[in-house]
Amino acid sequence: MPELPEVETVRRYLKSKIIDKTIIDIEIYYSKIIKEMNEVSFVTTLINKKFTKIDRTGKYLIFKLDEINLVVHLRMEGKFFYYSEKPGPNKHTHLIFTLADKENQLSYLVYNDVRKFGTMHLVKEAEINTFEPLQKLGIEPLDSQLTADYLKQLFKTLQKDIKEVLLDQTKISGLGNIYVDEILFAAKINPRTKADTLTNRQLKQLVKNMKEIITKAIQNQGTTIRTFTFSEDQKGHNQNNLKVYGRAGENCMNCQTILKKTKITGRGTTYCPVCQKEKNDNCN
DNA sequence: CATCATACCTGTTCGC
DNA sequence: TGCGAACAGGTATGAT
Repeated sequence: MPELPEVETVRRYLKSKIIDKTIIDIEIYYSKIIKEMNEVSFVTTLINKKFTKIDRTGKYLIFKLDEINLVVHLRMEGKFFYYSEKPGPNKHTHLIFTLADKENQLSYLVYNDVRKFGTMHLVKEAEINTFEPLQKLGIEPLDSQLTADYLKQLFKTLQKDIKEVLLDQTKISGLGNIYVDEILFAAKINPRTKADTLTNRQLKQLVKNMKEIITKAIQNQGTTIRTFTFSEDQKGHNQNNLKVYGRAGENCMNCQTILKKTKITGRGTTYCPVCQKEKNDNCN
């Protein structure tokens, strides 16, 4: 489900709720979420640890506790809910953390995940900088070092569709299917354009639109198309800004042409065949 | 190596 | 209305 803006929204929300609270109990209902570790050591490692900070890298949430990091990827449907009263678990509830604050007031951090794709890793503080899933991530879209020149270098040898390249987390981290379609539409770049053929003008436009769209989506607390919530009943409202994603068959907001949908490396891809026409496009 | 298909899961929507 | 197929904000893995 979530891309960078949604994960960042979750991070900011949870930060306001769980920092300085201590885990005093963990109930696990579906343990396959937890990687490289059995549930007993997961629980014993985390019990009596206090949340000190929450970071985000790409689409990963990194909960910092005393000398240990809980690294979480929400994948398609993972969600955290925070409650001050203990909720009854439903069929999609996989973990419940019971938290205590300084006054010993209890609260609950619940992990729900309909499709069970989400992952959790425990990583020691000393090893967090070499933890492979994080280490191999590419630059963040909002990093000031991400410029047209940077992309020029990055794309130089990539004879692949720009859509595929932008979705590759080892190149740029945090973009997903919604925002890639939106960014390519804004930059008027056909999703099948080979990355290494983009012109300087297109690269400049791409960088500008990427930063604008991601910044705005964070301000809007993410995009709720189907099921994204950053806690129970807390939805984003960036869906009102989408121009192509989910609008196949409707009119392009620029030129009124019917938006087309195709598939690129297995992912549904919506675009305007006129605004995003490939240069020298002789075929299909 | 690079690339592709398949796996991981469940729920919803679409087409006949 | 029913029923299977296709699809869904993602990524790791094994086969080719």
